Amino acid sequence: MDERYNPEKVESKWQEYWENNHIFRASEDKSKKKYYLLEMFPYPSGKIHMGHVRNYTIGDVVARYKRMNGYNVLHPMGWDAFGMPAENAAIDNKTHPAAWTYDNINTMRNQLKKMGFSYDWKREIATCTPSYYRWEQWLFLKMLEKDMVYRKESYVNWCGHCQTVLANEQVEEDLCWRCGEMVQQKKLWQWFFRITDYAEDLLIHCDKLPGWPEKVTVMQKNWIGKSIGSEISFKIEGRQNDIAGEGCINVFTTRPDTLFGATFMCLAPEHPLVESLSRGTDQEKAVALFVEKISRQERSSSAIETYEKEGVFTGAWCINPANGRRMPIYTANFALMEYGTGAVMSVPAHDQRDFDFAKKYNLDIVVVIQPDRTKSDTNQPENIYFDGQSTQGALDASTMTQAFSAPGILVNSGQYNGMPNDKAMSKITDWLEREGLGKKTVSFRLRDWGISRQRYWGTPIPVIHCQTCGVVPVPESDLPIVLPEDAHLLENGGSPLPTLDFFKKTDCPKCGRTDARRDTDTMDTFVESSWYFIRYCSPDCDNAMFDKEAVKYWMAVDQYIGGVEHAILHLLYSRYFMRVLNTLELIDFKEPFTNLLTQGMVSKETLRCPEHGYLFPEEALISEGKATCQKCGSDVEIGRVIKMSKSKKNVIDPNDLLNKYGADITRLFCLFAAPPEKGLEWNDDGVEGCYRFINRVWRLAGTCMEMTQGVESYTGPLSGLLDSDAKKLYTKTHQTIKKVTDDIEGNFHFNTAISAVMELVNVMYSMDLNTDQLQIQQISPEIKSVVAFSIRNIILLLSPIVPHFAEEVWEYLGNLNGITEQPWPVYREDALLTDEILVVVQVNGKLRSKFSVDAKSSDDLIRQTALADEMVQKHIGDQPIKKVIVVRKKLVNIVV
RNA sequence: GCCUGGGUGGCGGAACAGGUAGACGCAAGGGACUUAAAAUCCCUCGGAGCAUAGCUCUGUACGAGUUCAAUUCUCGUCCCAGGUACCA
Repeated sequence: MDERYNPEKVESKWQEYWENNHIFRASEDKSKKKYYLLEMFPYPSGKIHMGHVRNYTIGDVVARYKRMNGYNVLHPMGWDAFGMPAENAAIDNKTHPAAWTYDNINTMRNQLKKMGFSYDWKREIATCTPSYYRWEQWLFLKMLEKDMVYRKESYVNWCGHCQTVLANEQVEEDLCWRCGEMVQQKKLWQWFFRITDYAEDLLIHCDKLPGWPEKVTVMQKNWIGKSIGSEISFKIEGRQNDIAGEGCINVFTTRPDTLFGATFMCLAPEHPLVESLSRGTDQEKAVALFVEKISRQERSSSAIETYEKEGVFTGAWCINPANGRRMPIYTANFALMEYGTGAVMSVPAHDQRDFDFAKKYNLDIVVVIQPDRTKSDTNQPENIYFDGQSTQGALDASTMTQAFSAPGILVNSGQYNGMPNDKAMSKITDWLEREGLGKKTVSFRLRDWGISRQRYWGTPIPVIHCQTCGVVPVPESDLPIVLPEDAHLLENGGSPLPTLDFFKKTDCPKCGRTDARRDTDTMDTFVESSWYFIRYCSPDCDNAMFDKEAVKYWMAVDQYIGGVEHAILHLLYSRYFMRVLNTLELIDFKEPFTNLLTQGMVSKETLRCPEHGYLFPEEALISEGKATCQKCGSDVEIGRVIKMSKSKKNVIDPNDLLNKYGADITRLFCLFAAPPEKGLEWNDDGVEGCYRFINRVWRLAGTCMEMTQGVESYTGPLSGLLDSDAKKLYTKTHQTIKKVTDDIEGNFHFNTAISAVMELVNVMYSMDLNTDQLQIQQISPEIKSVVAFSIRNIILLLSPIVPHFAEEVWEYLGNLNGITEQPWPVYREDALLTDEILVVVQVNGKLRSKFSVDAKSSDDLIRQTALADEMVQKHIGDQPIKKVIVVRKKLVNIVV
């Protein structure tokens, strides 16, 4: 045995062993319980970074742990290979997205292999291969057949200078990231998946995912955003009611109880009525200018929500159906065309946004709900709605300083006066329904999924546009529509597909017209990642999207592990896709992931040079909180600490660690640093400690091997041992087995599992074990057999975490079969308990003393011992004892 | 802005279900071994105070509250991160 653990030698040895013996190949075996373990596949951005290493290490430990627990484990890996960065890299480096992508895949595959992950590499997939995306195209056609896809006009970010569409990420403060030109909004015809058809189902099942973190299902629920309310029609003044719906404005509101307080109306700037309402009024120009201004603004919800609320009077009025009040119609930037009906009835007295808007534009405020003073609302701080002048404690529109949105009693509401608002809600809706002015409706915040991308590096959308036949699906027999690889990315970032006649020009499959045009848009890359996990079950299946039997055996994914940043989009889209496949009767389940672990982000500060833009950490010199650029010497701006990403270059390449310490220590360190769900600001200061620990175990194994030669390890009951040291070590070992098992089973807290093993190792070191032959002879056979048991279990417990190291030590200890094939250790209940327990004593809640007692002591004895304690007596003094609380076998609190 | 998390020593973190705050490790300081260094081993290590073998006070972002007892529960505030529909 070498003096130290030598990763270079040992790790390649075992990696070869696993590969040559196909240890991690998975196949359907109905006699065994299956376990599908999946980590989110990476985008091949260049090299793996610490976020990947952390994610995949966590997954690998679980995979190996489950294997040791007797499961038939499927643990695949692949590449989310389409996407925008390949295009940007192609432009920057004058290469081809495909070449860049495949290069990266090769690099990253090698890196992953060096980490010793237990993947079944035979199942590797890359989504940019026609053999993969042809089934995505096939599914698109199926969905088109069933009207699950449709086309509509929608906006994209457009740079007039670059003549190209920009992703939200490419828009920086309303400007194009390439040329700095002001970004416009442009309307295009685009494809949408009808995910909203499944809104209710996706929502309901959020509560039927017990294996998901609650925070994720809560986020999804809020994202879907179901709200129950009413749709109400407001007549437009001076228009006939019956002009094809043009005579009314329909609003969606969750507060029909406040209808009598609606004093103005707000329409989304894109609302079809805005233009016609203002036409011919003196507001026409102002409205046109406003609409134009808004159309230039970014459309992401984070941008929209942070713009100052503003609007313009359209010059037209509508009538409140409840009280006949004339209400000015505004168009306002906070009314969203995508939500509800694109129109909002504004009730300034009871909605804060409306209140602010009314104050800004001097619009009427009418109070229609008064707080119910008979109920003491303890949650409301006193008087926040009152300015002190209204002595009756009633809201007064002229003096109120914020909207009142809490429950209360209706006023100024005709026949509904005096009614509690929750009751009024349904009463008013009933009345509207009877009058034909409204109805109860449900609205969702979730929008249909726009999948068209005006990009090159993606899955071509398999439809043809014909002047005679319109949109014609590509016949199934023509699939795949292969993305032409002899294309050059345009300097401006635009897609070359529309310029490639050989791709674009085609015959209409329906009427044969020779001037038909292929759709040159590609699909959102989230589409590929919405079903890759099902493809892994039968990656080579070439006559169907997947092999039904294989899918039946492996799906659903038992444990999915990935970054919390995917909590909404990717995970929701995947759930949606399974519903689509279910509806198409291709699968018989709806939920893809039974258990989910969302890993916290690995983050690091960004570095930005005024000359060279974002810098990699190694491109800057940092000292004393200041950074300078290695290339030009400029002062570098040290930015916020954010998740590692290639585009911001705040990535740590694990290669340095890997070269210096090897895979196992890198793995150990990643796990030891923090529990998986927690974010991690990168810092490799602790790695030395992991290195030391591994070598401590290495030396310990050597010592134990020499002193326990020919000794059977003890596995019997605790009562079979006499020596107190042997007993202690035996108990500690069983406690450690339990702790490590519970930490992995419970919530994957490997950091505390590792700590527990460290404690056990420390105990063994403190036992003065050694290799001196004379002294070995003096050590009792009992201790030797427990030591043999302990070291064996230490290696087993560590084996999923540091598998190369464990294999090597395992072999050294004289075992013939690889440790990956060993069963996970089991602890003995009878060996967990110690004879003595520690009781702490508090006086008035403050710790004053502690003592050990026999574990079998009664509460009463513990109470007496505590009261008799010298320190305790001192603190009680002559004060009378009010109460003594005894927490069983743990604590006594004496209240005086 | 909105939704979801998080905030504990110099640092990463621990604390089962309200019951000893700081396990385990890093860094730092001191010591042993060594010609020396590395490696290894041992000790100290939240802050403050004092009559300093020890004891007392204080301390889990901040401010209130519930409780015999709060890092843990409730309310409010601040800060940080993730998502916000074309980054993946």
